[in-house]
Amino acid sequence: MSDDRRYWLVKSEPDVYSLHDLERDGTTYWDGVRNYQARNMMRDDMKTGDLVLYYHSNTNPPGIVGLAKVVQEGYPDPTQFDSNDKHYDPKSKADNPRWYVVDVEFVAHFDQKLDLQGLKEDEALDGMILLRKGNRLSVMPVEEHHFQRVLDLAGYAG
DNA sequence: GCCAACGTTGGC
DNA sequence: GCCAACGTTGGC
Repeated sequence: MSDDRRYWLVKSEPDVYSLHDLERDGTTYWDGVRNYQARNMMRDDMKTGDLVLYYHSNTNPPGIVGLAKVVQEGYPDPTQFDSNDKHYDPKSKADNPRWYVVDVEFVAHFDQKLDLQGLKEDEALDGMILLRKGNRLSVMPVEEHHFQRVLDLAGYAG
């Protein structure tokens, strides 16, 4: 039911995992998220087919660079159980995992990056979680009218 | 590299 | 269960 489709935004540092990396890989699991709010969304709310704005953080300028989509709903993040992994969590137990991932698939690059400054200046995007002061969520919901506005700004026709 | 924002941890 | 200390994020 398309009425149930939700929209999301994920942040990634391009030096760590860029949209080009996702394009190369096709799909990936969105690992390493260690924030409970973001975890809950991946575990409970992100559904197959949901569209995801792809944001590059810690780069100059930061901004939205393209689109991905959810292709596998929440399951335990394998990196939490791997003691050699940066994201290892010794407190997480296999029978009661603490952290979850979804699988995302590359959809498209936008023709140009929609930089953060420009997004802040667009009145149609007022209230977007991404633009709230102090926001540090790396996975967040996006309202449909904000999502559509971002596609319009990107000149993205699908 | 700085630092504001804010989530988590741990002593009490 | 409070809250200070600490760690991380991420814009600048």
